[in-house]
Amino acid sequence: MTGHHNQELRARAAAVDAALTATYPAATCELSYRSPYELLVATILSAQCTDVRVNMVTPALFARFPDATALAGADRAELEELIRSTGFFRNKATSLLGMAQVVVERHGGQIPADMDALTALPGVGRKTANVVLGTAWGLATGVVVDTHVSRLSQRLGLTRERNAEKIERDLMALFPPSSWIDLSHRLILHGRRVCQARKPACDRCSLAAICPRIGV
DNA sequence: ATCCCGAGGG
DNA sequence: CCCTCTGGAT
Repeated sequence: MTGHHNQELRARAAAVDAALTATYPAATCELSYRSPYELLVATILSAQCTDVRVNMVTPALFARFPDATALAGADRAELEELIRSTGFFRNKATSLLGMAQVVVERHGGQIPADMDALTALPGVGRKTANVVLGTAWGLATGVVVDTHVSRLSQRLGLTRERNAEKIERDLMALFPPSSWIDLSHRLILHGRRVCQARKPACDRCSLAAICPRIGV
């Protein structure tokens, strides 16, 4: 599978990486957190919710439940009320309680720093695990494929897949591991600021010259 | 009406 | 593969 098409894709990937790096030299996670525990909780809450909204509820949440041990013993109704405005609050409360209980039972109350242990936690999939491993520990285990990364990867012609794990495999094959963490943050930032789902601002997009405008 | 840093279940 | 879960913003 190293034909002409593959070379073209790699060249496209390198151009995307260069343009994003020039546009967002210091892109980083915009969820507020002070520890791996807080980042994991914030990331679980970020499903189908803006990070601005997540950052509105986490100060009170972390004050009330400062670590996994405290969260494991939380009253469900109180927890649901604290996170209600982030949406999917029943599912998220179930995930947070289950996650915290497993962290206490199997990891001594500390958030584990490896992919298998993280994805074994209730409510934690590859996207969330990649965020925590990459942002909290600088471990390049993969590319964070959320709604923005999915959309931009398709529009930029980096993948034709729809499934998040298949998209991640394509991106991992196209970009060097050393670029995965920053690339994730930059794609997400560009998706929020410029390449929005409904009305992409192609007129002020720094990637317009290399974008095939798939789906636009 | 559509989208937001998804995951679990059928 | 599909569906469901949810509130808030646009």
